[in-house]
Amino acid sequence: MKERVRFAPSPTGPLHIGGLRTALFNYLFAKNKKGSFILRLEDTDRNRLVENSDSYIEEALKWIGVVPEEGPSVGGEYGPYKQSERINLYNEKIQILIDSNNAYYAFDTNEDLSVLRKEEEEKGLVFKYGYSVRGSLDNSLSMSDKNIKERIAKESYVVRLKVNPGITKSNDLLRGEIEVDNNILDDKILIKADGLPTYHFASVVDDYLMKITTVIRGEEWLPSLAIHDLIYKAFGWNKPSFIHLPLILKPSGKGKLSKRDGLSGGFPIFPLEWNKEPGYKEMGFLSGGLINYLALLGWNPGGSKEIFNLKELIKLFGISGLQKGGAKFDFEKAKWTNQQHLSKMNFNEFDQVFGKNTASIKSKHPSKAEEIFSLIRERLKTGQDFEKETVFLLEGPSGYNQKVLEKLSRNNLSRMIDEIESIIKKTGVNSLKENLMSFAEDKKINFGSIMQLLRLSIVGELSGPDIIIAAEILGKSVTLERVKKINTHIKNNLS
RNA sequence: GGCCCGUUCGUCUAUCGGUUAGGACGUUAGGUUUUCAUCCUAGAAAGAGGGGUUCGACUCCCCUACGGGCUACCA
Repeated sequence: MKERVRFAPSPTGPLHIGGLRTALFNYLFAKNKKGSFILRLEDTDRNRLVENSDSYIEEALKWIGVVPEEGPSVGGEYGPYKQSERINLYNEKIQILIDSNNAYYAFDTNEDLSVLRKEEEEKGLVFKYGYSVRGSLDNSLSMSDKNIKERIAKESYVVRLKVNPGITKSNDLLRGEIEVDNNILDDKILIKADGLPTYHFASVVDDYLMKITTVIRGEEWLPSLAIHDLIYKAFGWNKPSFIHLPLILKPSGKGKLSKRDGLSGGFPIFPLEWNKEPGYKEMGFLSGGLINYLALLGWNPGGSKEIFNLKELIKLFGISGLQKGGAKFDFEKAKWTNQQHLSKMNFNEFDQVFGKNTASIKSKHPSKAEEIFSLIRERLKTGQDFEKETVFLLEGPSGYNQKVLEKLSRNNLSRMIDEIESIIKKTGVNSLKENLMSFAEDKKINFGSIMQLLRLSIVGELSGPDIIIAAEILGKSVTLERVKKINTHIKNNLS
């Protein structure tokens, strides 16, 4: 049978990297088995809807190359793919459950229930709307049909699942059989007072109607698996298989990764920009780098290879490589993974993705962009680093690292810089290294110090790419200008 | 509190009863390099604890501890 899996986010905000990974795993699983990957928007909570988050989700998936065959914007045989457009389906299905006495109307108000909750809480217990108490509550279980009709006509009500005593055995492909005593379950609300279904009901109905074969979702759903099983059972439907993925945890501290962790942790939490907050894309990540890192968080193919593209991931993916325990997010490793992908690109490829970052260099050094790229390519962890690494090719240093200057001043700094200046004046920047070397030898000066001084004059700092090549790129006049400038600085400040 | 799931270096992980417990990120030292980075070499670094089962346990079982999740008319 052809595998059909779905990713079913709710559009209550931008997708974060946890959700992105769930989508990715669904996709890898489906494609590995030549199956279908479906996107479904679970927008049944009208209060939490966030504008544009539905399109954000689709954009983000598109960026990482995880594109659904069926979904809200592509359509498909089993649509609509937005739950808010499927209300009639849920109404139809809930009636089946009510008629078969597997679900019932409940008229208890929020106020009634919160009083009961408080009472239980004071006794150190937790209130549960379940089979042991429902007989004494305000619901249709003990009402006449006529009475029910009258009340649902003029009152607001919810529909609850009727959970009976017993043990529910569920199965998770990763964790095996999970047993739950029904007495800890409550009669979950299936249809809310606003007429819309809850997650539990809508997802079961949709997974069934959309012929989903394997449900792959986050571990936070594991506790409600029994409820979902009970709903399938009430309908007499065949269940799909279930896989509950381990959660992505905060890098430091405790708990699952949440949308707020990005700001405090200094790393992006969203794939794409949201409300001016840059995402991975804007930070200079390749989508291939991101998904490579994310794929290896909670899954691995064995072996020591760690760098894969999407195609390779699809080929290798399987549930036997899935991890059960949660995994802490590690931004350092994410950057390293990205760097590995970046290092495989040539300038044209890089430029196509990071044209924004290369723009200033291209306009200032139009014929040398490629050379500049090869000069700094291995230093790039993100696309943004291109700008950081090349600023000195756009403008001279605004100041000099004082500590380094002081250290260098143990030599005869003034003479050294005079000599560098005159060498460049005489011979330019070609064979600069050789000329400086013979100068160092003649005067018995440490060659390293000379190079450091040259670097300082050009960059202002001691870090950066090969300084000889950099000087060649800048050319004689610019290099000389910068050397002169630091010379003045030295004469004025250190006598 | 209750229920469920989990637990190998700081972090991500390999191991599917017999290994000097391997790799990667990070980290430390050395080398290459004019510097930072890259690259190369080396090092430190782990089976939560206690009971079983077994000739033998990181691996299977139980208990404890710890971590995580859920406990809404949110998903």
